[in-house]
Amino acid sequence: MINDHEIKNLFPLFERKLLEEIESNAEIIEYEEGEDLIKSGQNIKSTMLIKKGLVKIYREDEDGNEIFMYHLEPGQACALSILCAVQHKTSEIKATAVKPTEVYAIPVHLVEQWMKEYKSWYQFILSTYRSRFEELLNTIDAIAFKNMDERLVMYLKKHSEISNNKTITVTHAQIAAELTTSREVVSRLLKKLAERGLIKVNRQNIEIINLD
Amino acid sequence: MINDHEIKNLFPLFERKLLEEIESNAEIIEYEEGEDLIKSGQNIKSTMLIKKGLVKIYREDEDGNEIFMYHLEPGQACALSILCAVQHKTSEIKATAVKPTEVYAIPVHLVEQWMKEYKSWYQFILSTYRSRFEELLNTIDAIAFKNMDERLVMYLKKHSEISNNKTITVTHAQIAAELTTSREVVSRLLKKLAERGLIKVNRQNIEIINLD
DNA sequence: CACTAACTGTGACATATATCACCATATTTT
DNA sequence: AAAATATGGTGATATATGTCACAGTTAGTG
Repeated sequence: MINDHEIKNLFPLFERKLLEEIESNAEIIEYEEGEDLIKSGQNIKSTMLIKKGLVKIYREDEDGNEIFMYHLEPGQACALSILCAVQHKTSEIKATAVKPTEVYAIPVHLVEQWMKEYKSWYQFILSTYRSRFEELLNTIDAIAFKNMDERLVMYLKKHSEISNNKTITVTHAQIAAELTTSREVVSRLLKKLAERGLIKVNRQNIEIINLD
Repeated sequence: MINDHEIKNLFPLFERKLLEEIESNAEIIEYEEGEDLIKSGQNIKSTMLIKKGLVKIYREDEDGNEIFMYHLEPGQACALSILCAVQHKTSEIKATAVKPTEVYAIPVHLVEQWMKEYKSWYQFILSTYRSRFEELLNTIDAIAFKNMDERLVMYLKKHSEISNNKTITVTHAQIAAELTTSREVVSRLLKKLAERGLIKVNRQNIEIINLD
């Protein structure tokens, strides 16, 4: 087992034995681009480790408004799925695959059990909590203290960085939904950025010239 | 040792041995009403368990704006202080005692060590992360999806509940700072609530009639 | 190729909140 | 008691964002 070493590269800090446990106990689930890993209000019974692809995490309210919180990349775990799974509670969270994605789904009881058995697992879970905590604080900063133009620039930077691409493929309406504003506002702010020569706005995508 | 049993009541789930460890290793620090346990940008070298009193946690930005996030009561721990301490990072967090407060300050290395040695400690730390996570999500909901009038009502309810008192002693300016708005806005919204008979506005305090 | 749906641009207007100016009271200090 | 300070009330106005209406443009489909 563990012949392809893929999992070893994803989680370099895990003990060999833990990697084997994952391989033999985790179910691998595949999601298409645009498919939801977690829907708002759904009961979660396992924790997801991202194997491949890219996932975006949103908070949703009752009226269907959503706000983008952060990305999950290969080698990361969904803190919310741990949180919800362990507490057996639903949470108003949405996780959407933005690329074709594969995850290791770990049953809750193993998440708990491994905490005691594997030091590297417990460190991984804690560091997951820590980093997601930081992301949430950044989200709060943005919506509490920043104007929409600043938040838009942050959005563009972040998405360019994470997809490793100067060109972001997204519609104005999508950006608006994720920043909880309206399409018109996004279009106008994008236009202003374009007028200042910082970006180039095309149909379905935005090219970043210089946002530093 | 552990003769007064105070600590046992605060942390009923901790093993006897862990309680003894806390008693012999934790420094007890007292704070006056209004004093800061953590100032923004400060380096944190220990984790705080609340022994007595009441603490409010704020997020601050560079310009001195602050937003209230949540309360800490006796028997709870500051998740941020764990997070920051372990990572040896500063964080733009403010923790202020709103009543005379006493805390157990636990050196970081013990926080880490006890995680391995005491099951109840590790469960406590995890549940601290979980509950603070939920609080942050609620904060995000409020500022992303709610108008100021709704947020004001939430603020009043929460503060009444946590102080177990229908009358909240606070100035309009204070509320404004914690909700990141202006005093005038708070005064006007309070007036509207008073006109609807839901609260009574006095100088320095607000009496809740019925906000359900 | 025509038709439809999705995406984008833009003016006009509505609304919530922020800011300013100033006054009125209440409380504390001298 | 007088003065200084903290707190609260209110109108006028500014600004950012939200909403509506509608038109133009592109991509995909039959």
